[in-house]
Amino acid sequence: MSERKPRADAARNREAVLAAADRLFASCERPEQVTMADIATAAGVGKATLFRGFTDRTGLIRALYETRLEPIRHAVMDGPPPLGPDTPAMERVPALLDAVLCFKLDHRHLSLALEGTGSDSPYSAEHYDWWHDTLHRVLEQLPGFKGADFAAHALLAAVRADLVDHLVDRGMSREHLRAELAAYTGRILGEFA
Amino acid sequence: MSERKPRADAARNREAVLAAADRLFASCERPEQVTMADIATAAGVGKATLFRGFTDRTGLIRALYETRLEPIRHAVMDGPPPLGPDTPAMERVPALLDAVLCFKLDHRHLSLALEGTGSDSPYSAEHYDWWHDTLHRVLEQLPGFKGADFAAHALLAAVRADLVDHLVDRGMSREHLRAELAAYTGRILGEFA
DNA sequence: CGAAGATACGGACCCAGGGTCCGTTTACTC
DNA sequence: GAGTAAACGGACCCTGGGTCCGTATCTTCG
Repeated sequence: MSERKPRADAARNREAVLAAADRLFASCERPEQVTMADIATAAGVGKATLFRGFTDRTGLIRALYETRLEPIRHAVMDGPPPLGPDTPAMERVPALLDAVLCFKLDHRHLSLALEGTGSDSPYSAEHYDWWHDTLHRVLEQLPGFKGADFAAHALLAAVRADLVDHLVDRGMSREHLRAELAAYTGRILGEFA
Repeated sequence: MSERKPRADAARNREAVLAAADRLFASCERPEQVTMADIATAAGVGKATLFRGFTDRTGLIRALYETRLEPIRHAVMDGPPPLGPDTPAMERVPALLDAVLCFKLDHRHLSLALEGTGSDSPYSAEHYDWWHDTLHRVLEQLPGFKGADFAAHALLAAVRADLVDHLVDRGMSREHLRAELAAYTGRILGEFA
């Protein structure tokens, strides 16, 4: 390992910041009203500590997102079916999308914060590439499936945080949304059913 | 009409602002580096004039977007096939999506500016509702097509400005992108072909 | 255990950029 | 051509991301 272990207080503060940010994003109305100063205060820490530890706002949000996403990532990479790698493609595709959808529902404001972070498009985040690669590869396992690359992008676009948020705001329930997504995904896979 | 006609200089300035903004967005690298002050200067106008005429940044971008979109809107509402209302649903759906895609390609930065306008999600703009309603209705014309509402959202998500931008940046050509979108759309309509 | 060096801290500070205020100018009306 | 309403413009304000630097804290090693 090339990294030396960080100082104890630094590690503690890092956790405090992530926890505070999580709390604030979870309980706010719109993510952009959570300010960096707010997070610092809530974490009982100076502003500079945020920037020292996470570079900038985007970095903090991504770090937070990443920690929340980790369990799912793990489940996808080496968990059991229907998310894990041993799942047949026809079942894994809808399972992956459903997992993304549920994640966005469970972390609505955080996801909105991440994807709506102004300049930095969602497509420049590593985790997007990961999702896309994963889905892409699964689609390609379907023999004769053409355009898997674009299809993966398009399917992920269907579960973007702001769209999900919009639909929820319009009164669509979690289960209804999941059913609609499943039906839509089914259409894409249709001819292979 | 309840509106009185505006003063001549006001009308002239309005046009100058729209023209300047269009020019700046078209020639910039990223839309957020076009500042309101820049637009004012380029239009030979004071900043307050921008805000007086368009309320805020979002308002200006929307107004500009709207004027550029108008021809297409017209073509969709009462033009000839394949965009116009007399087109059979099976052909109109891909035509509509292709039109959206081409528009975003032709007005890349403007579209990015509109959809990435931070707080105001793309889903709160009137023109989105219009596109969605239109597509929704066409999909519903396909007998037995379920989930037209969600499908319309999902299909439109596949041509969001930042995704299109991302794919173009990755080297995908206009024609390739159009072909992929057509194939993807075909999948959605698949069982009705 | 205590001092030296490295590391982290925090809040005052900076600055860009969106949005506003108000004294002045300009276009219509009679 | 005078009077009025509408529009103008740029100085100004303020929020919020990001930085600076003197101070406090951890760690290490004698």
